[in-house]
Amino acid sequence: MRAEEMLQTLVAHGYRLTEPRQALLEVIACRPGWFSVRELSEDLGQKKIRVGRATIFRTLNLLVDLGLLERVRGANEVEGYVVTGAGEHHHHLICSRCGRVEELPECPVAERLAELAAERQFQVVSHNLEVYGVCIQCLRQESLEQEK
Amino acid sequence: MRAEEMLQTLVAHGYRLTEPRQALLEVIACRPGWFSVRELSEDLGQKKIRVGRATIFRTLNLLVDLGLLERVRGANEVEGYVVTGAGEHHHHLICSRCGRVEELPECPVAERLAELAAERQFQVVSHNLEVYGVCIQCLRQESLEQEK
DNA sequence: CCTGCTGGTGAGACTAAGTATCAATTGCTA
DNA sequence: TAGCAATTGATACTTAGTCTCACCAGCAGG
Ligand SMILES: [Mn+2]
Ligand SMILES: [Mn+2]
Ligand SMILES: [Zn+2]
Ligand SMILES: [Zn+2]
Repeated sequence: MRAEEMLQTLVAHGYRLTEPRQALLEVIACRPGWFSVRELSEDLGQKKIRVGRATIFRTLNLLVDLGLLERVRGANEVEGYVVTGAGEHHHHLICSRCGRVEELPECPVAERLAELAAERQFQVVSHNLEVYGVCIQCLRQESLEQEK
Repeated sequence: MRAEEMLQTLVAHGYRLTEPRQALLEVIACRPGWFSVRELSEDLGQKKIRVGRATIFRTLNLLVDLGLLERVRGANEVEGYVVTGAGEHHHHLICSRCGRVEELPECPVAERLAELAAERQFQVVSHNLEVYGVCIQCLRQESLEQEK
């Protein structure tokens, strides 16, 4: 999703189009997948953009609330974010090598979980699932390097 | 799992039976389910037991390594721990009301996930799943209160 | 039982995420 | 263009977690 579209969503929800928000969205949109707040800050530093800590977190929370971002724990157990496409319930394949994120077309839990929970009379409200591994691009690159 | 048994495991692995470790295990064993480091510290304060911050984290890490504890994110997005029974791959039903934790008898993801990942040529290495909701005890209590 | 070696401890400094406060600023609207 | 509310950023605070290093205490062997 491009920075432009995210800005439009902000406006559509009555939020102001401020300087820091534009800068942040610009940087976020460049990220190929999962990113931590630290990486975001580094990107900002690189581009010599100054945005206050508080504003970074405020904006991230805002974007999460609007469904433009999702909070996702990376492979390394570090907290981070991911640009989301759909607002609906879904899960991610997260590449531990490059951080790329793929969305699963369906929830692989739902069915079996409902049965298991029912057996134990547990009322499920929500769940989160994150899948870690290696994406096809990284796999290919790896095999190329091994051929050398 | 009782404090006694955990101590035995420590000893069996060549770790010393120190004062702080005993105190910590005592307090951990009392917890009915999920707990945060904060809660643990509060419990210690209550019982007027002094254990250094570093030692708390060291011990928690140790217990995680030995498979006696698991790191689990609570319903409120707060990081925490859970006393585990089995060392094998499994998941939890976490009660958002009381923090109690139930272990699922099987992984509700494995099968369907393997198929979905294969389709996209993503090599799955691991996944984590946590389920939040309301346990049977809390449901009962709730309905009792509503009758009043 | 004593003693030494070594594993373990705790104070304290440090990194980092995230929240709260509040005065100063800026986007927008009329 | 003026004014007001939304937004910002400096700053202080909370909590998780790591690291260092001088000191301490379990425990094995004499
Ligand atoms: Mn997504
Ligand atoms: Mn468990
Ligand atoms: Zn990859
Ligand atoms: Zn409960």
